[in-house]
Amino acid sequence: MIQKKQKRRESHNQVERRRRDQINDRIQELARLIPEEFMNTPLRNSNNPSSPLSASPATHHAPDGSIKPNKGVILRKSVDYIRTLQDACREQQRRTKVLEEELRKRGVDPRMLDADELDVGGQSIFGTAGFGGLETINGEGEEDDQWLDDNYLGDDSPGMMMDQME
Amino acid sequence: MIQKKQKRRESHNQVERRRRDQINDRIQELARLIPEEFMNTPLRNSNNPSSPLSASPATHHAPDGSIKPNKGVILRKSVDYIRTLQDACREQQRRTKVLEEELRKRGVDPRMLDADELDVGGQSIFGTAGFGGLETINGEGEEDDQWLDDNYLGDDSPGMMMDQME
DNA sequence: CATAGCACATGAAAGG
DNA sequence: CCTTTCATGTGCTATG
Repeated sequence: MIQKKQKRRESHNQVERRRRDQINDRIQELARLIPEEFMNTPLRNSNNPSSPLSASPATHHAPDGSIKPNKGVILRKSVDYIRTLQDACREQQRRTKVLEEELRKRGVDPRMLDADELDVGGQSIFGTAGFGGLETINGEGEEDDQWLDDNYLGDDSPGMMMDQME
Repeated sequence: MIQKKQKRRESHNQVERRRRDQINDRIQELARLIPEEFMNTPLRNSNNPSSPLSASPATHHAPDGSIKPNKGVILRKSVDYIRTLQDACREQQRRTKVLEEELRKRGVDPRMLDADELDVGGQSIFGTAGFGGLETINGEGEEDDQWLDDNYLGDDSPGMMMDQME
């Protein structure tokens, strides 16, 4: 029965389609997540010196009038945005430490001014320590120091170069 | 001349391939950007109650032994990660304000403790105000207040629903 | 064997 | 016209 084969094909096609839709939906979601100011900004070009792609090579626009960035742009922007957020968090955190230290110098325990709540998604995301509150100072309190680097901020260190093979 | 058509096809194929590679490279970059702890974490499932996709339906592994998340996962994680970073930044920023206020109450001008530098990518990303340093306190200093919400954190507000049509 | 993920080639649509 | 982006279908490969 060659009809069996046919069915299989259709099934597969369907599955494929769903997979694609999933992916596309996520990309679209990323686009929604990125602030417009960021989207329409030349892009900070972190480590790639050869980027002829500056601002809007893809100034496409949707029927409703809004601009419609293509997948490549969305992805590029996503990468950039994450880097920016990571840097921002790092910096903010650094500054927080400075301020806390200053307060401590003046006899104030910064823990009194802890976050009420954040609801970063239920419990803490990384085990239990370290983030949403900063309130759970770990036992001896030594390395809550760089929760960001340890928990959120990926290592930009050289090393693995994952290729798209499998 | 049907040969013309042939050439066109090949050219087209080439172009397509480059496009795909670009996209895939970016996805891979996103993967690299996301901390492992985050990658191997069930995912916080922000607004989607019907997610049968929990942890690792895609426990694929690369030749070198490391786990190799598929595109869907990477993208999902990226979305989640951005949300988390945004929340973290917001929260950090809130706390910073509290600390600054506390210091101010004690007669310390927090501007003295400003960031040295951040190099968030050359100049500031959004015009000139507001971020990388926080150092350029705007004239009267009034609304550097929520740089995050205004500059980085996308509005989750209802409204535009971009479809993948063009 | 069934399922899932991926790369590729191809035709269609949009825009210069 | 030529270029770019996109969705689709299809076969290959790995994993259960």
